[in-house]
Amino acid sequence: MTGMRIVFMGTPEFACPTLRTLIERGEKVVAVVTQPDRPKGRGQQMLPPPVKVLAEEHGIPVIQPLKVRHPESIEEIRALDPDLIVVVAFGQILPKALLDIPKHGCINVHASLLPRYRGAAPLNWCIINGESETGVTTMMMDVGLDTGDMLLKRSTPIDPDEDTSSLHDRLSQIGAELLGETLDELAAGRLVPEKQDDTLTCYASMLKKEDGLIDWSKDAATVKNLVRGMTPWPGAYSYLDDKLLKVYRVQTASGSGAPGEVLKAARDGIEIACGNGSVLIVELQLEGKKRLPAAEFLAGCRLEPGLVLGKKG
RNA sequence: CGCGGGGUGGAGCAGUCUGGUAGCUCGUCGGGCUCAUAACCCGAAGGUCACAGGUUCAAAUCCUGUCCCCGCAA
Repeated sequence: MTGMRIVFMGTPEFACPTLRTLIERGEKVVAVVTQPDRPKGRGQQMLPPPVKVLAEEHGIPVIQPLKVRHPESIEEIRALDPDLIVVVAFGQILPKALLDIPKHGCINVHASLLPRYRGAAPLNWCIINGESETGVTTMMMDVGLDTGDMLLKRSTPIDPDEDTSSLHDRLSQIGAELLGETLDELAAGRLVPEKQDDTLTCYASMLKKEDGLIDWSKDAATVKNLVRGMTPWPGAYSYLDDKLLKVYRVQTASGSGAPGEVLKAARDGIEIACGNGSVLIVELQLEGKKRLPAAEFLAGCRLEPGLVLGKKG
């Protein structure tokens, strides 16, 4: 424990392990800033962000500014007199006026090996691009988007078969541990900020729904990476007749045919031809139905070889 | 009242519009074939068709109400 007054800013599940670490270390978390409750799910019920729930469980005051850049929000945070602000997947850009408040600055936990994959969706894009390794970086925030000086870094291999779900869990855990180390180093005065090499950077933009549309003319490995990177959210998809068909898990195979053509529909999977090679769908979901293994899917929905996926109308 | 789909033997579905012996692909169990098998053949078990009320000679099916589930959506 460092004894510093810390304000934590974060929103989704990804940020929770880090907040939990701060709490378990006995840090003085004087407030948690998170996004406002938003209507979510079926019925559009207002639901609190995971970070808010965790904070309240520990009796930490929660602030939910609509726009953190508004002067009144900034003043509210200034009034807390923080020594340090820790930011993990908060979801809003912090203005300079806010970054300047804490004497030790703002430390961000980012889910990539900077300077690669700056931006909103590094996990997804790493997998989509077929990277074999990624990691977490802590950095001193500046006004740019993930451009601050790097502090500590830890890498982890990406299994060729894993999807975003397991990587998310792993990185959020690593992030929590790495922040702990970063605080220790900070307290010991051993941190050596390192500039990012801007020539090596690339951006991981926020995922759009359309990013998940499968282009069957791409090669099998590319299709597989897209499926892994888009799972479980927002999902890779194609079309069966006019219905949305989500694809959750595939293996590459070596069949050939017209892109999108069903080559085989058996209990071990539905084989679809790609531009180069083929892909065996082992888990999928038709619009309005639930996610099913291929065998169960086929029990209730006949799929004849020769049918072509991805054609609307 | 955000939009939509659905509750039918263990799983996934059809049947509902046009009421009239409950069906399909699997799974399970028994038997057969086979060097062998998740393959093939024969046979069997297993369902108050979510619940309640109503209409009818007759309701999975039509009407009303209730409960539950799921997808989209973030």
